[in-house]
Amino acid sequence: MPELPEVETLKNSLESKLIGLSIKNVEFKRENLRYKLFPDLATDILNMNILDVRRRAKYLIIDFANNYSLIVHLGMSGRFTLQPASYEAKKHDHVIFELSNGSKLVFNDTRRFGMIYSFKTSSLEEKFFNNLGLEPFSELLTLEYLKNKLTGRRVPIKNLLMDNKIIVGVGNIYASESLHLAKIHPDKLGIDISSSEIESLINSIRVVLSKAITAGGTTLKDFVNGDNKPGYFTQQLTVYARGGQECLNCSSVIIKAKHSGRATFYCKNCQKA
DNA sequence: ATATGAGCCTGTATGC
DNA sequence: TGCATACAGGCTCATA
Repeated sequence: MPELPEVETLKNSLESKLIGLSIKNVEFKRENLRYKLFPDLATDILNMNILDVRRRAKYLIIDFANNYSLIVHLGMSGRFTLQPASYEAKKHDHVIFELSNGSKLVFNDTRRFGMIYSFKTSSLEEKFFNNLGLEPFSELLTLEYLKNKLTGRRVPIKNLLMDNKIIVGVGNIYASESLHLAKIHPDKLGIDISSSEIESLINSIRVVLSKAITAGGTTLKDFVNGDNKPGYFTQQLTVYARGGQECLNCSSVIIKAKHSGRATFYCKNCQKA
């Protein structure tokens, strides 16, 4: 489900409500998600003040006063929501945190591609972030950087956009949306992308992601923020999930294609190969 | 090194 | 109705 705007939205919805609280109890409903090392998690972070809630790539991170952090990835179908004290566990609730104010923080993930774990804050970098590319809003994301990454790559730009070793946070929805805004055909190979197209692409990624964050993310099916609210960028999608409909720019028919098994949407009139 | 494909899971929608 | 297939916001690993 969640790409950068959804995780950012989740962060925004949780931070003011979590900072200053602590976790009184952890209930595990299942031992194995993508990483099956839960038991330590409880002892690491119990009764420690929450200092910060932040995002890196598509990871949500909660920092505790003892220099441990909870790191959460929502995979495709994950939800991480605040619930009242009276909340009763539902299907696919995997971990339930009881907070110091009585409310509950619930990790639910139908497909179980997500993960949740705790580590020393200082070890997150080498454990999870070492091989990640740049944040889309980083000043380091420049024409030179991206040009260097695309040089010699005989891979469709759509796949390269989704490559976390180059840029993080852009998933299947926002890859199609960014390419449409930049007027670049998704099949165009990295090696064939011009400098002006790269500049346009960087700008488009930032515009699309910013608007999506403002709208609270995109909800196709599963996504809700920490307050159980869906995202409204769905109504602003220009190509994604609009196969067969008219392009909002030029009225051509939106094409649905496939890259590495993932659906891609584009306008073959606006986006020249 | 780079490129492709399978696999991890469950739920839902579609077609026969 | 039943059953089989395809597909869904991600990521990692094994194979060419």
